[in-house]
Amino acid sequence: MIAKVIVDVAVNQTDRMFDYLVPPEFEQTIVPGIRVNVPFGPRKVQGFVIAIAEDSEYDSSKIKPLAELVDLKPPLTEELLALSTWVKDNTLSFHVTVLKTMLPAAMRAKYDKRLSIHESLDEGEVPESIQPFFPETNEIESWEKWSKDASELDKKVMMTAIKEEVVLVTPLVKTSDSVKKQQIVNLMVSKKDLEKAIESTPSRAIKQVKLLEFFISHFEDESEYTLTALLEKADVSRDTVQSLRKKNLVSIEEKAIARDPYEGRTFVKSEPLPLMEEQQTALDPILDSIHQENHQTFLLRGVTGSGKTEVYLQAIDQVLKKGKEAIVLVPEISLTPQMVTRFKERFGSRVAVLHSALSKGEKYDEWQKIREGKVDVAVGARSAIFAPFEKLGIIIIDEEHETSYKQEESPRYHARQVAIKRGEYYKAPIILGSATPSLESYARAKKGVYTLLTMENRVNHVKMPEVSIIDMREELRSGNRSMFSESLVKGISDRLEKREQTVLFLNRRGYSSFIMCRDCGYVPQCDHCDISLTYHRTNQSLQCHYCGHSETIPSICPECQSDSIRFFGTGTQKVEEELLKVFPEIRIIRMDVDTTRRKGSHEKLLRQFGEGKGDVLLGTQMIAKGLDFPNITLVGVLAADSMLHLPDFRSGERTFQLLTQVSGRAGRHLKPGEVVVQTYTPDHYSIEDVKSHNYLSFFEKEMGIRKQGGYPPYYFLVIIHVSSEQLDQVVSVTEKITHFLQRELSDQTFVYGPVASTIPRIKDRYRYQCMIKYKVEPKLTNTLQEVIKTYQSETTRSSLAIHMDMNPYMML
DNA sequence: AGCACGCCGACT
DNA sequence: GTCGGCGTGCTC
Repeated sequence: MIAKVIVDVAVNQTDRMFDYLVPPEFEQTIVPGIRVNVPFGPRKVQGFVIAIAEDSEYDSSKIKPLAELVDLKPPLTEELLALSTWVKDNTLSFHVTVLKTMLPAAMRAKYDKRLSIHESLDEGEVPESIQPFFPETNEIESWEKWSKDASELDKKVMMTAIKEEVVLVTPLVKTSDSVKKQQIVNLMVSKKDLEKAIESTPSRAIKQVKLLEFFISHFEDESEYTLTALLEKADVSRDTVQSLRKKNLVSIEEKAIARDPYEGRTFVKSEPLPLMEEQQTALDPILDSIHQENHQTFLLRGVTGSGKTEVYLQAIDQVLKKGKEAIVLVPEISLTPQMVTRFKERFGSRVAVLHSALSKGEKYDEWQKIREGKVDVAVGARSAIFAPFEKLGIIIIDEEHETSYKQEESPRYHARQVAIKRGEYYKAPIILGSATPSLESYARAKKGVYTLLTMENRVNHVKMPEVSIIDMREELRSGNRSMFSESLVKGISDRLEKREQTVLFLNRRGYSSFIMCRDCGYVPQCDHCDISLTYHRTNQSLQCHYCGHSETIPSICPECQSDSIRFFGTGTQKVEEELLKVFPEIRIIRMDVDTTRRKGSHEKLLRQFGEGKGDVLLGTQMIAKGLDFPNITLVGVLAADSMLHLPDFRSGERTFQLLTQVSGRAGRHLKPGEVVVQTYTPDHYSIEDVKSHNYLSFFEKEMGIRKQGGYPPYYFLVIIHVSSEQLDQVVSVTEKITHFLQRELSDQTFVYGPVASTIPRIKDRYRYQCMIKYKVEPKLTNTLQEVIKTYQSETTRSSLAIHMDMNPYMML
């Protein structure tokens, strides 16, 4: 029996199946999806069994048997296995990379080596030089650990000993199973035997006697203790228990226990809420699709506050009643306790939550609950799309326009695409929900590829907030040089009086803080990347945003020796200072990367604000979503156009989405909301249409721009990134690739480039790119694969790297 | 990726 | 004369 294995070596040359002989003792257990450890050349690696075959095409004398099974049950289902192939083909990734991203981080293999003194050597024969390395045993269990705090000299000595075969190296593959384990102590003998044991225990072993007496006096109560509990109850030390174990009176075994990240929290069960007519109209076709088991993709466009979540909840409820399962994707940033609570309250312990604030181990446990069928709803960020359910009945993607659904590293998959693929397999509906759908999705809905569902009104007829656009040029002209417009100041003071709350949103992109010489205009740059250094106030340093390089702030300009080198840019700290100047008494809660770095501080700050401990919540992107407090009646956007001028064709779309999202934070309940948007380009449609809450108008205008520029959704894009330490190599390779693509691809396809990337150098690597625009291109995948193959040897031998991004979201 | 095999310069 | 540099090629 032969196992076809994808080995955990993510390079071109090994990105295919390798055949291994299945030893007879594994034949019963082995199935596709199981992980195995296999000999691979001189070392041992982990791999995924993709298929089982009777025999192999490969030279049978060269086929090695696989070493061991890592799993008894496959962590990946047949469906996910098939999906992995589809994802790798559609993202041009290595197969293992995809397989590994389908598993929780805790299940990824770790490689280490064990060192041991060669068995044939007698004690006297061990060279003195290495004796201190092996003080107790003849083994060093982990090379990794040992070499970490060994001196360079020690390492050299060890290497020599390895070479002389005095020390033997055994490669190890560990699945860092971060399963939380509990030591369980079991009594192995009868009461009588315990009494006998006391007699035979030397009287100086007081502790052992004490423990034995404890066991006797509690014999009827329990025969099994967790080690920690036992140590406490019997008041003995770990060693004492070990002594009894050596005498075979007790056994100690490790037992995996599941953590519950929400342990101790109680959730009040919630009942389905009565639906508004619009909600019901949206829900009905979804329910039909669930009952008829016909896969369909719905695009649910519902304005902020229209009650999309309730529609999701009731659709899921129906799915669960049919004995099926549901995946709900939420952007990481809005995976807040508020959101999780709503699902927990409705579905209780049947919900698993996967998000980045959980520890590796906690994520693993949540994942296991899904795999073992203990839950039937998974709520999580992007990677939760790979939740190993086997009876999927629905997939919901909330805020479907969010760019975080596209993974920015290999495999560069988009969760929406994967969702639809899984939906097809399970004949299950997909719901894409958003107040501001991506142009791609809305265009597909208009074409009838997706089914469009619309909710134009807020629940309970709450009015949409009043949005005023403030022209900051006008403010300047009338003599206001501060960063707050007159209306905003008036708005804030008004809220202070009424004891209502304000949210101030500063979009920091394009506004990074930097240092500039006022005399000659010199801006300190990173030595390794072509980018300005960012000013960090906390440790008074200049840091590179891309490579982490850090230097001190110069007191005089290195170019012109002038001393008027100053800090520029607008950060939340600056806004806070300015705001305090206007309102000395105001209580500000600031949320940005600096104040939310510590785990849980994000939630803490939000809770404080919710409890009314602040008048103003000031923050960046992270406050745009999920925030739902009844007392917020004013939202101020300080610089609405800061992202509008980024070199990205989606900048208009992002601006509209973000502004709409932020505006949606105001007046969600009884009190009416007001939004003040400050901008230097008040006439831009991305800003104007926010005022009128008119998605359709924005959509039409933006579509026009896309059509004109030949951008999605009219064309598909591929970006090929080429980087190397040698500039000449990058340029020539990118040029050759561009020409090759121009030659190979059809006439209706456009190939642009080569051009230097927006950041032409990062970490001393030069970066170039070329871009493909196409509508239909059957040869695309093959041609791109050919490019990878052509440069295969060059990428392994030199520093050259080629990355391909299908349907990119980041144009940088 | 690792790791071994294999062919040319500075050292015991 | 050997040790060791890293170029080349393979892993079932």
